[in-house]
Amino acid sequence: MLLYGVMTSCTRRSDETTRLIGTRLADVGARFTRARRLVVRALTESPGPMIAADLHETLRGEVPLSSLYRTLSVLEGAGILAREHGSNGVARHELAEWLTGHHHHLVCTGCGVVQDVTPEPAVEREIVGFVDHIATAAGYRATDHRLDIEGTCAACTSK
Amino acid sequence: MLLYGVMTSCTRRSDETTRLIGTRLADVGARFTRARRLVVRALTESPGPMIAADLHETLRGEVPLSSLYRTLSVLEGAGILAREHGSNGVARHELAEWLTGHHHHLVCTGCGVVQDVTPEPAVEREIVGFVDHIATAAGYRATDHRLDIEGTCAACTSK
DNA sequence: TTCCTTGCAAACGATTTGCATTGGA
DNA sequence: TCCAATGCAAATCGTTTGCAAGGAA
Repeated sequence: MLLYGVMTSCTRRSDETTRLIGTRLADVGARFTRARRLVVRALTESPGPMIAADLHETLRGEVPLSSLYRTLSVLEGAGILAREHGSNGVARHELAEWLTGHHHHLVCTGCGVVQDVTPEPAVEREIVGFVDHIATAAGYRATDHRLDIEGTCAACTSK
Repeated sequence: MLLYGVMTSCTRRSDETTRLIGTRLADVGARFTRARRLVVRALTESPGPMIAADLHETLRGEVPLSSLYRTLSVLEGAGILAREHGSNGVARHELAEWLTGHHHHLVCTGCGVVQDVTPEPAVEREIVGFVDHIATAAGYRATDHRLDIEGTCAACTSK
C-alpha cells in the first residue's frame, strides 16, 4: 500500500510536532512566535510544499511579506523547514523530513500542484540502492536524493 | 559499466548535433546565429548544466548578458535547451535530453558542481518502473522524472 | 531590562523587456 | 530586402536587509 499526503493524515500528531519545533527553536535561541506558528500550521495542513505568495495569501494579511520571508528564513535556519525551487525558480517551502518522513514529489504539469508521496518501504529501499550504486560508480558518496515525478494528476488527466 | 559525462565523450558527434539544432531552429523560424552557436558549444563541452553567469564568463564578453538571456530563452523555446533550478534558485541550463540522452544529476554539496550521470539501461528501466508504480498508485500518469543525487565528489571526499 | 521579533521601506540580484540599430538568409 | 537578432538601459519580480518600534522572558 502506498501512503501519500502524509502530513494531512498525521494532524492528530500535530501537537507533538509543535512541541518538537518549539524545542528546536529554543535550541537555536529563537522564540516560537505567532507568525512562526501560523506558518508551521499552514505547511502542516498543506498536501505539498508552498511558495511564499501562497502562504501570504493563506495567512490573509496576518503576516506581511517581509516578515513572512524572515520567518521562513529562521525556520529553515533551524532545520525545521526545507526549501526547494520549482521549474520557475520560485522557492517552495515544506516541513523538513525529520518531521514529515522522507518523501518525494509528484508534480502535475497541468495544474502545477505538487504533492508529497512516500513510497512503500521496499520501493524506497530499492531506490536508495540504485542511488548508491550510481553515485559510487561515479566516485561520489551519496548523502541524499530527490526524486521528482512529473505527470498529470487524476483531475487533469480526465480533462 | 556506467557512463557519465556523456556530452564530453560525444564531441565527435558535435557536427551532427549542430545540424539537428539548426534544423530545429529553422522549424520555429529562428536563425542559428553566432551567439546561439557559442552558447550551444559551451554547453556541449560542459560536463553538466551551467548558470547564465558561468556562460557569460566562459564567453568572455562575446555575448552581453541581456542577449545571453534572450539566446537561452529562444533555445529553450525551441526545445533545444532545458532549464532547471538549483538549490539557490538560480537557473541552470543544459542541452535537452533528445540531444544528450536521458540522464540524472550528481550534485556535490561540497563544491556545488553538478555532473550528468547516465545509469546503465537496466538500472534506468528499474527506476522507470518504480516511478510509474508510485505515480499510478497516486492517480497520476507519469510523463517524466528527475533524480538528483546529492553527495560529495571524489575530490571533496578526500579533503 | 535585554534581546528577539516585527513592519515598513529601500536595496538587491537574477531575469525580462522596450526600443532603436544591426545583421543574416 | 525584410524580418529576426542585438545591445543598451530601464523595468520586473522574488527575495533580502537597514532601521526604528514593539514584545516576550
